Amino acid sequence: MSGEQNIVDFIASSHGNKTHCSTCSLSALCLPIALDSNDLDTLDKVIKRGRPIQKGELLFKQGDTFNAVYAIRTGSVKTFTVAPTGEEQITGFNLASELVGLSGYSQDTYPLSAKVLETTTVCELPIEKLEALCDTIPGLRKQMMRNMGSEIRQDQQMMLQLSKRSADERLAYYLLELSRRFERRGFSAKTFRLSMSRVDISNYLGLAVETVSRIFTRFQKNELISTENKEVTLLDFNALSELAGNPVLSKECNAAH
Amino acid sequence: MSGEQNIVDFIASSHGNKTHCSTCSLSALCLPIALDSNDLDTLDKVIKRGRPIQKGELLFKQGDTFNAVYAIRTGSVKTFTVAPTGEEQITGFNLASELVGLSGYSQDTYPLSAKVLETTTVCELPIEKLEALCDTIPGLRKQMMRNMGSEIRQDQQMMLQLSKRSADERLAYYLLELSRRFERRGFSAKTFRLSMSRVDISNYLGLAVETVSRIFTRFQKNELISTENKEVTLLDFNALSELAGNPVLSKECNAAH
DNA sequence: TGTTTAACTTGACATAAATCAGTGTTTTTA
DNA sequence: TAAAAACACTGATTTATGTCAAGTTAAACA
Repeated sequence: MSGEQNIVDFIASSHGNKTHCSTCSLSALCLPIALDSNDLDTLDKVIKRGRPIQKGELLFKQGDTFNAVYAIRTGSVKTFTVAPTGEEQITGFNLASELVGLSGYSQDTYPLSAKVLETTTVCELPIEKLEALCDTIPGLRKQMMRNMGSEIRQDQQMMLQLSKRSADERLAYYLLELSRRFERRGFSAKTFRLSMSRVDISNYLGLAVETVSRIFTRFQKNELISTENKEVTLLDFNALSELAGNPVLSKECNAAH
Repeated sequence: MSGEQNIVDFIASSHGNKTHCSTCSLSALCLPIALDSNDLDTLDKVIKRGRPIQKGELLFKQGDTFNAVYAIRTGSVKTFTVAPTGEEQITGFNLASELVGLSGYSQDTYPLSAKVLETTTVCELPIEKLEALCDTIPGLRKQMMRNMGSEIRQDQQMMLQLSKRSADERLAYYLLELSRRFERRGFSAKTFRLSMSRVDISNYLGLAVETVSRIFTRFQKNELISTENKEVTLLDFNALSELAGNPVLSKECNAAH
């Protein structure tokens, strides 16, 4: 209980009361560009910072006019599309420092909705102003395109998972992917909290909830992970990596013959 | 035989011997921006036009340094990622007027390979020069981002297909999607040639070839389509649309009660 | 133009994961 | 803090699609 420092506390503590881009510890992640302090000030003026958003609230809704991109400061978000038939497909989860809503660029409306999974704070970047800035600060444009490129790459990785991998492999991939992202943000790669429900995970991975639940149980039995409610600890990275399709290079695999 | 005018002939005929952006009938599609003729000339100078690329050749390979984006003038391309385990996943097919390679923006290397499905001609847009232009021509930057946004949206649609739809539904979706894209280019929405093999289709849709083959046969038996080798004709758009998850609105569905 | 090779189709069978049905456990909220 | 609601787990059964094994047709090539 005492050693428990969650994401929200940690990041919040690195912001002063008056948050600015120049003092924000996330700037290095969400827009890691070599902006000088002038540019940072310009960017700063454009950002709207709102009060915390409560679990279950929407950042934007599929079909809304595209008017902003959001940088997550603390918390997490799920994005999902709703088909005309009503089925929902979760297209991704976003953690602190990530950008949400970039796919709005395709048209004038968001092609998906974004719902907050826990109390979350965001920086709202109105596109009109962001657009203008992109034409002023060349590094910003490139960084935005990098972000979009990454999203394309990620989605395409997911296509591979969904079409080629077994249920076990998908869950292993999912856990490792989250681990990697937490680590990059300075949190434990080993133990983290899943802010999304099993239903969300199963939806994202294209599986039935029951399947996901069974695999969680089996992974624990085989000592690949341990869980305590939403808290997961990865116990056997090698086994998980191998499952996830990243062959662990053992001695035998090295030489050419 | 006489009325047979294929894509290549048609588009080629709209280009003079000396191809320029300003005379290219595709400019309206691949970069539909309100560029004035000065801007078009500037863009024109940046484009490298190569000799036709033969079936099976690569435009670029996963891991190659990202140095250009390609606009397809005639022909078609498949893009695919190779997992560390060796599995291939086709992430998309690209037809004339579409842009290939945008996901290279995520890093400094392409995260996927692009292979030509038939004799194909492309415009090569070296990124360094394109970058510079983006900072000069504001509309160009926006158009590029629109293109990337569309790719994200498309990939996310595909995630829904792969994780929620049955084999039948996926193939129906696939055929209608192609039909839509051909139509937008001024070709028949009803009859078109599949430049990709059944193996490619099955890989893309996350199915076994045998399954795809069986569904082609069944769709023909049920008179949804007819085929003659690679040539497909869509006979029953309504039935296909319904299968693909776009409910055909019949009279009953209209009023609120 | 014939011959080889690759692409496609079909049938029989196996299986991973979905569905159905029910129990237990957290979280929410009244 | 009790009741309700949402979420998580487990077992039995079904099913859609994959795999294996031929056979057929169409393309490539020499």
